[in-house]
Amino acid sequence: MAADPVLRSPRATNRRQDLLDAAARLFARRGFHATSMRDIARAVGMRPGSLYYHVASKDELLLAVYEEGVRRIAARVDAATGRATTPWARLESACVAHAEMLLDGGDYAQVVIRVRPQDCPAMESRLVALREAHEDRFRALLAALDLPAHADRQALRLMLLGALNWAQTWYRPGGDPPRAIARRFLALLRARGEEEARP
Amino acid sequence: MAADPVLRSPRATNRRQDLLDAAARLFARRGFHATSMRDIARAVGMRPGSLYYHVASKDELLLAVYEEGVRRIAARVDAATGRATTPWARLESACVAHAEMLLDGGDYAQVVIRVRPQDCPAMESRLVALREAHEDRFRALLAALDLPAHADRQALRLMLLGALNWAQTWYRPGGDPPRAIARRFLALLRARGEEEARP
Amino acid sequence: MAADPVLRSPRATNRRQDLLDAAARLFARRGFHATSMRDIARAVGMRPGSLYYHVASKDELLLAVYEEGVRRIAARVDAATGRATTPWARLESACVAHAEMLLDGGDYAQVVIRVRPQDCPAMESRLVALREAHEDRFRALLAALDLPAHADRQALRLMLLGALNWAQTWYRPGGDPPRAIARRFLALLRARGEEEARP
Amino acid sequence: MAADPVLRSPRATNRRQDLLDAAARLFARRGFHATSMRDIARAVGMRPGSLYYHVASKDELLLAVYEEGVRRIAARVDAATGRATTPWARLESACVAHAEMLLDGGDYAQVVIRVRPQDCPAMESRLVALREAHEDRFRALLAALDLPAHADRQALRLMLLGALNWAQTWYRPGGDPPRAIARRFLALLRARGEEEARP
DNA sequence: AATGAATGAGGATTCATTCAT
DNA sequence: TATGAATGAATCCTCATTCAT
Repeated sequence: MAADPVLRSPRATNRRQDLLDAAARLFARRGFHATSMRDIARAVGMRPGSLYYHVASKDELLLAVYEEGVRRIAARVDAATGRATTPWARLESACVAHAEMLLDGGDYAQVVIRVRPQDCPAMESRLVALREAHEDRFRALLAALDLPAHADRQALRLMLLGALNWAQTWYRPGGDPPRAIARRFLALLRARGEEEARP
Repeated sequence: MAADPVLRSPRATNRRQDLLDAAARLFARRGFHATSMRDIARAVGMRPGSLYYHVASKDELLLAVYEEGVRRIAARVDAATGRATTPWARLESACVAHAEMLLDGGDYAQVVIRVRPQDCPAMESRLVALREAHEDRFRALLAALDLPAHADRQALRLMLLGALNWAQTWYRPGGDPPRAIARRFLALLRARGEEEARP
Repeated sequence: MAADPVLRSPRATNRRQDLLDAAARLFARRGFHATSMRDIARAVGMRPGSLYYHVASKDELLLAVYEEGVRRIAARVDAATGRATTPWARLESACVAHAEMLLDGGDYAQVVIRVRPQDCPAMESRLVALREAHEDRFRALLAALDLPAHADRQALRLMLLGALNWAQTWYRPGGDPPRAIARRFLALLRARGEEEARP
Repeated sequence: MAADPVLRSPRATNRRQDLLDAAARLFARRGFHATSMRDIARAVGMRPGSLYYHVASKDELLLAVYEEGVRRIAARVDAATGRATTPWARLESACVAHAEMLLDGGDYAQVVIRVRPQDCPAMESRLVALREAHEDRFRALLAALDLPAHADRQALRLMLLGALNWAQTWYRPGGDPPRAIARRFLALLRARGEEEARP
């Protein structure tokens, strides 16, 4: 029974994982403030007090979900950019991956966009840092673009990511798939970029 | 100013307004759930129970703020579009007005973007209707644009408004002014639109 | 306008009367605790604070309604007994009048039965006294009955009035009319009484 | 008694019971509306919020008390009728049991008579059903009586139970015991019943 | 690894009432 | 006569959290 400590631990790990899953699901759907620890406990079939065996606080739970969310988006974005060859193709792949994650890619990723760092003052700086870390990828991708010197890469990034992130507000599964949305948004910007890039 | 006691409204009139102002301020800064009636009461120097003389409920308070917010944005946008002549100029004016309102144009306007209708289930449909009423203005402005038949006006609108709305997330006063942001965003899209519009 | 003080006062009197009427209605339907001063104010189209111009407190309001209720029941009962000739006929008339009042005879009368003196500790003794004053009539009517010496008049009274008062619990307009109920109840007791009264 | 620590349930088990007991006591003495959750909490030595670990709401608390009350009255009535042999004896036993319970048989039973279903709109239908279930016993007992065809069993029941229930209003311990009251009331009705039953 | 029980602070809201006007 | 505005206490209930077991 209590034999192999290697085999026994997964169970423990899974409980915390269940918990993060449930929290991610609820944070993504209702937001941080509208989700109570009771809700989360109910979702995993635990008593509210039991959560604290696995998790230090609601804030820490959000942080953990956020971290996992950023990790997952980043993984997908990195994988996607890795497969592409030209800078523009890499940017497009990244946008598609980003859109897919935040619109349809699971609760963790959605939390990163849905929950504002200020919703949790105690964790604000860390959540901001996590968001930033993700955006840095896009900074890099845009830097790699062969644009004219005067091109405003920051505006490009803010517009692109802003439009995509805001899509969480109006996106409903069943309509255009996230990848189509991402491509269309990028196409709207790209014309000018390319045109200016090689006259 | 404080001259005529007859003309000076009995201060009474202002109390509900004070209340809406405080609510708008807090909803805009912290969000709906993170703002308590106590907070609002404290902000206007009342006891919590006294709020209910002026307002039926927290939900109704949000609705009132939302309505006023939409009214104010709409007024500015309408005024701005009225002064412009060409369709593109009108769209630009509208974007500038929209951006100025939601980034720097007072708490009411900011609430409309900051607070999600789903944050208040009891009022959700009405809040959605208010948002929609505002977006219809942009639908009309885009419809008036002389674009090629195949142009995706919906994508244009979603990208433009999404990027602007999301700016609430990163905008800090002191940097580029809202009008500059709006113009830059529109410019990024406009090239392609115009280019396709007259080849 | 402010001419005849005799003609002017009715208006004032009426307002207090309106207030008592509304209070009686609500106390009768919902009970004392379930009726708020706001409810009463709304029912008469006043602002809550305005009630206190006419009435000292909710407790005093109940007392006033109770007094009027007892007055009205008593008037009807007295009128009814006055018309009857034999002791048994008088008792029957009284029971019918009592039943008609408390089941269908207006809100004031119903309050006397519906609201318990203990519901309003501050007025308890006075409300009890009012109830007692009414019951004294029945004590007298039963005393007048030509019953054998050993007959338990108190039990008779408690049973008769108890059954009638409790009828408020199950009576619904449209079924047997109150007078029928009263007569039937009395008939169930009378057989024995008469039989013992003259062998 | 307080011997075996293993058999002594961990006190935990009793807490909900303590709570129901306190609620029953207060509901019986003051009524539903006049009893606050604070009152109940104070009575069991808890903070108000702690009640909600054991109980979902004040309404649910009333329902639970009501259910237990009906259960207790029913048990006593059933036991009593079981020991009697003739229909009239059974009815008498039932009346005695009913009277003993609602006048002196503990708070639970008293709540069933004291608190009106309409006092708690959310539970009204369920409370009514519980009351009805109890009254059905009396319907059955009266149906078993050997009365003439034209006898009004419903009136008999309403009068008997009404008079007994109303006794809660005037009964004070120390006077005639409940069983005497019940017997006297029944005797007042019985003469006629028997007389008509066998001429 | 989890639970049963509780807590204290706070959630929105309602209450009877007061009082200057 | 009445009201507009407010108050303080109380309403039911939920919150994140603690802790002995």
